[in-house]
Amino acid sequence: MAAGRVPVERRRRRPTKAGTVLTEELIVDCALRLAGEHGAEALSVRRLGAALGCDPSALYRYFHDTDDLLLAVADRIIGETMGGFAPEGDWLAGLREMAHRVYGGYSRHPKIAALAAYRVTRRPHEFRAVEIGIGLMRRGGFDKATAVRHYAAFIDTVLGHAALDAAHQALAPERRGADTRAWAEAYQVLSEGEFPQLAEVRGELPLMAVSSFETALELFLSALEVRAGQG
Amino acid sequence: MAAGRVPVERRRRRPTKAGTVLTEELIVDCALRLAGEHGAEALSVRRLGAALGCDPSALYRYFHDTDDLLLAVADRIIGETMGGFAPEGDWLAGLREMAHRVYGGYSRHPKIAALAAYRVTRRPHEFRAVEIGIGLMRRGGFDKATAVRHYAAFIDTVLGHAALDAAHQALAPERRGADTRAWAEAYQVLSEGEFPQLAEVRGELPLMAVSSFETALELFLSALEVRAGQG
DNA sequence: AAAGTTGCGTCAATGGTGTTGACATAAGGG
DNA sequence: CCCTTATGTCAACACCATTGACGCAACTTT
Repeated sequence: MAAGRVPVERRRRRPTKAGTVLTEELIVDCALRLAGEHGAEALSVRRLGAALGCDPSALYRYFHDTDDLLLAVADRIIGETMGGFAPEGDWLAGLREMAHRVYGGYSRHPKIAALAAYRVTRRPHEFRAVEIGIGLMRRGGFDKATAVRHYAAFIDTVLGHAALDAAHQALAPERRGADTRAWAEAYQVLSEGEFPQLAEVRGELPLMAVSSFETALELFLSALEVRAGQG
Repeated sequence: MAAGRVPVERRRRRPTKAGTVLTEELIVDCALRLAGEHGAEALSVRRLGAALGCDPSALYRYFHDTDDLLLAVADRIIGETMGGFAPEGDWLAGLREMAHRVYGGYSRHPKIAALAAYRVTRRPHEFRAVEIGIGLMRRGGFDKATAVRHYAAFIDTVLGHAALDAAHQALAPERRGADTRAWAEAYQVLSEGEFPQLAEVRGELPLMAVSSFETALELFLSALEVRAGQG
């Protein structure tokens, strides 16, 4: 089977037993929907097959394996979040919006973000996103190498936070709850003698449970601003 | 069984069929070693049981489930990386070293980092790490709430990069290779008309394949430095 | 020292997962 | 209208986490 899968051009369009006609696009759609509706556990070949009304193994005619499918889904998300984004004004404002778009896009699909945020989809939507991001850095006055390094630091910071928050979001409810409550419970009862700093900021510790993305982003952007035009 | 697991005090020390005497600590040790030696696939109850010379289900006497075990392993890693760390001098230098320790610790155990970097272990070693980190922020002259928010942004940035790089490291070799090569291959042949920015920095794009952790960390720390003593 | 309790290691089973090779059938080209 | 073959289906394999029943042996009690 391995050799025969994923032909470039598809001509035979045989409907499945349930009547649907499979498409690469339809499968990605369904995967995205499935991962959204049902929780973290929903994305499996078998469930996907059931949702599409086809045998699970039919998917292997469209994707080499689940990793291949995952990258296709991730690229779709990138496409959706970056759709119509063509920054014109201030480069910093452009980076800020790009960061929010990427972070927001992955937040809307936490399960997939947790699996794919660190991947290179090497597909069209990602190409366009990198093109835009590097363009913004160049507009900030950085030379080629610096622009690329700063873009890498920028997008990895955004993706890192997105991955962290998404992974937390995608956690099974009881586990997510336990992790969140830790700051308001376990950390509140630590001995003052052994943990003086924690005791002193005890009242503010619940802040640890909310995303630090915004704070980190603004700190990062301010550092970029300081360096604008230098190297 | 669920009710009978994980008693607070263990008294009966029955050796397994293979002769080893199980301990919570021994299991965590073995898990850490196993995840290190063999690749990404090694961490399963069955393999762990085989490595320990006991039935897989015996582990459920020591940990509620694999998540519980994972958190114990993660806390062990935190303990190892933060061992003997008691920053004295410059608070920024302290944060820099802490960042390197955490990042380095997770880099040495990519498989576990990828699974646990975003978790709250709510265990002793983590308590100590947060105590130290918040203390450093206070030394920077930030008030309670700002110190906590900045610490959250700091540690999430470090953990985000650690998770990203670890997840990439933990990828199956052929997938990691494909992701890495993308910058030297797929991104090199994009049409100049459609992707002018990428075409211009083409020679520097392989930089995207190396970790941006250092760059991001220095940018972040410089932003903190600028704000020292304010709020 | 013998008896009683029970911690905990073992066994077997359940229901999940990705993936593959063999097979059959209908779609579309000639 | 037939032939080729793309592609959907089926059955099977090897793995996974988890659990209930069981019984041995190690401690506690007498």
